[in-house]
Amino acid sequence: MAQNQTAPDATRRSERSRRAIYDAALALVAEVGYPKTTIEGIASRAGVGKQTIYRWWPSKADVLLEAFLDLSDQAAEEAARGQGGTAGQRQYAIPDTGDLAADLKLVLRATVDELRDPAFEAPSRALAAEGVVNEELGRRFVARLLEPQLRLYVDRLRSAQEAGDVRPDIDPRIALELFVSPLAQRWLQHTGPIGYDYTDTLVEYALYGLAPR
Amino acid sequence: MAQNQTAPDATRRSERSRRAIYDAALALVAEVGYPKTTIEGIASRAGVGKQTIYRWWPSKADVLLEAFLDLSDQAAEEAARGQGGTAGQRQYAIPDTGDLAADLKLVLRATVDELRDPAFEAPSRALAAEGVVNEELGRRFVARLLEPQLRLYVDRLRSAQEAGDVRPDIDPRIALELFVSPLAQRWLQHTGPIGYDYTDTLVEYALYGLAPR
Amino acid sequence: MAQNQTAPDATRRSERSRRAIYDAALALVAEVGYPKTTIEGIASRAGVGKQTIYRWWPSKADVLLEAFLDLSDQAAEEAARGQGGTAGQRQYAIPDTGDLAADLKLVLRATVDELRDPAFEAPSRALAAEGVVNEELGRRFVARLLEPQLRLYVDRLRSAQEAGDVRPDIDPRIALELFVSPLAQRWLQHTGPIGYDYTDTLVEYALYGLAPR
Amino acid sequence: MAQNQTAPDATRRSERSRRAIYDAALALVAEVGYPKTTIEGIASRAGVGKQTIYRWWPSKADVLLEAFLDLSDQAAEEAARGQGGTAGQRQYAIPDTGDLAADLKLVLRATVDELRDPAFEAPSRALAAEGVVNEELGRRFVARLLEPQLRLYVDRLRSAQEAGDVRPDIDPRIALELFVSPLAQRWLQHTGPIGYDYTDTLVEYALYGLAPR
DNA sequence: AGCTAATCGAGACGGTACGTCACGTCTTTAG
DNA sequence: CTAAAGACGTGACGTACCGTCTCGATTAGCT
Repeated sequence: MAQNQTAPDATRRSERSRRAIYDAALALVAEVGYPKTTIEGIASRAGVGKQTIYRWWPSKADVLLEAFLDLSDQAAEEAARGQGGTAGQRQYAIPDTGDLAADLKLVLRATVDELRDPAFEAPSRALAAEGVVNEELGRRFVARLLEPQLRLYVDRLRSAQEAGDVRPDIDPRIALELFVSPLAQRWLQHTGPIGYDYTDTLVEYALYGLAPR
Repeated sequence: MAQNQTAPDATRRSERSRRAIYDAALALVAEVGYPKTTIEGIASRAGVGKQTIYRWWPSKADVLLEAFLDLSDQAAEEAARGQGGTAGQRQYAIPDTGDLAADLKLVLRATVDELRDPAFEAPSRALAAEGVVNEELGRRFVARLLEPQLRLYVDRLRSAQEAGDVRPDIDPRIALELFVSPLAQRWLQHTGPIGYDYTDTLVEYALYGLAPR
Repeated sequence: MAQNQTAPDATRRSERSRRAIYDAALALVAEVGYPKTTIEGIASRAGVGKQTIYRWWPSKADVLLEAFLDLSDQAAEEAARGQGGTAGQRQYAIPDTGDLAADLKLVLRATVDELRDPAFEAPSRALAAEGVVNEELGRRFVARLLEPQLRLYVDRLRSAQEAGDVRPDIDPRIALELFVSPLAQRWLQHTGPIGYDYTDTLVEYALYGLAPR
Repeated sequence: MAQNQTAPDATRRSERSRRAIYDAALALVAEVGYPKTTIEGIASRAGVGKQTIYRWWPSKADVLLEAFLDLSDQAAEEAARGQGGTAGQRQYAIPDTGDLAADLKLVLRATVDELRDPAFEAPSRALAAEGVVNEELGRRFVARLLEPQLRLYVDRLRSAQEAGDVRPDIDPRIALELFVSPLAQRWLQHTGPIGYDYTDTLVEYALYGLAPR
């Protein structure tokens, strides 16, 4: 995918270096933060020449994005193995017990846990920040990481519409933002504390509205 | 106010330089983007020594934050002069016509316009991005710029509660996020298009809920 | 003497500051060396504003030159008081016992001692070095410090000529260099060790020549 | 050879850059003087990154010392080629015609010419001045440039001793200073004019002594 | 199985910006 | 009017990384 002018031969690429670069990049971002993570630092930590990085990635952000995607895939695969799910698919589905509110609260609580996992925090914040300012990378970040997750909410909401638990004229892609975006913003911008009661409240407000019924 | 180790004498500070630095910082961020905006660039554009910047601000982000706050204050003052309002207060209130939905839609449409104003876009994106990764600066950004605006929604929602248009058990600080955060996230993360119909929809969904009434 | 464009009024000059500046300059040169001695450092150590230095001296080298002259004058005055000599005259004469070789050896041994005095070493090296590269200052250094001393040798040699101990066709100003310059060069350029036996040897060689008699 | 803390690989060193740096350094010292010659100036004039200088030399003085040594080597090699002498040896010998006085006068006259050559004057003054104040560099300057030349005088004087033209108890290393150091001091410290008659006089005085024979 | 061409680790290179230091000028307040 | 204090524009310092480049030494795919 990412290829520079003289198209290196991907078949001869060193898998060992790629892994070492991912590990070094994630470790450095976690340890010293994104801005102090440098290509030279990644290279020396990975025991790799700088050119090996420049050959395969156009920028620091791209290295980190791929490293993070790789990490997510691994995590998903492990989770899948634990659940007996099919490997290769990042995520499966939001549970559908028939109780929409309960199902959403459950998933959002899991999201809260993930957002607090320090292994994910540093790189995902770094990528999110880069995406705010670098639209091209931002879109890739969203397409590869965010949207796949949001699609699960769309699916669950559609199923709820079929079950008559959500108004049929509602656009699920917008609807999900009522409870997902507030959490996202509090996390991204430190505009407020994040907790289970908070996400539970969001689900309540979103489902039943602010106006008296 | 902002004083570093050896406390420069703020009374001797050059107002001329401060203004020139603000102008240069905002112009450069708009022209070449935040990462390519350098302290040296700001200094040379402002016709100022680098040390004059380092004397008064600890980092590029802080320069830009103050420059942006200053810009906002100026804009507010102008708006106030136009309206005959009191200077010094950034904003006054969300209109209260009695029709909560209409009032919120109006304000959100104005926010959409502001988010699209190129003079505001570059610096506010840059600051938001920096705030994602730099919690300390993020909190200042939120406290000085975001919260004052959100407080207006709290006020309007409380008034709506008194009028019986919003359930009394609702927490307004959380409620406002149902329509504000989705817009913020779409803008920040490029997760979707921004438009009047979108914000109108958000208000509808938030007020009347996703579940059938 | 040294006056800049708008001729400050020397009658109102602060004697206290002048002394403090001399002391600070000499102390700093001795402690950190000439290149790391800065005008700002002298000013702050002397408890004096920078402008007070710039008002009265054109450069760091000039400050040091005057400071050093002042120091020499003081030392000379003390020595004179000790000897019952007349104050105000920097030096008096080389002894004239009738034995030219002995007299010269004695004075050169005293010079060796002076060259090794750490209080004189740092500033005089600094001034000499500056003078090598800065002809104008070099000439002043020579005129004010070196030549007065050399004149004493001229006098003693002339007296020796009258006594028939030195050939009458010899130019004393050049003759003195035969024993003074080797010592000077060894000290300045570290081209060899300096000691009593060395200067004694120089006197012998110079008086009686290298060729067999 | 010269290696700092993290020892750059000298085999990968760019010869082109080294030469360009020497040329730029010598040119700048000649044009604007040593104190106004800056590392940045040398780098930009040589079309070289600053780091390339800092990688190989610890200071401005060291750059200039090597540049000057290189220049001397080149000059010597050219002279050798012209004379059919052996390359690699900077100088060969003081002529030995049997007339010591004449031989010394000849060489000293050549030295006078060299001291007046503007191409040599600026850098050698700068290095000498630096050496006065920086003992470590001074010693290197002397060892690499001065001593090799002085050794030639030692050789010639020893040969004169064998021929009976110089007293056998004379130390040649000290003897040579009688005529070399006065010239050096006049040049270094501007203590007097330099000319052929002056050096001729020095040789006469030194050989036959100041005292009547 | 050996050849050969690409990738690899390494790091020197020309650059740009960093944050600091000192320069010499200028302005302010106190005596 | 001088002095202490120190902010200012300027410019060099020495360092850190950038992205490009060149150098043997593997190393993997083709003959």
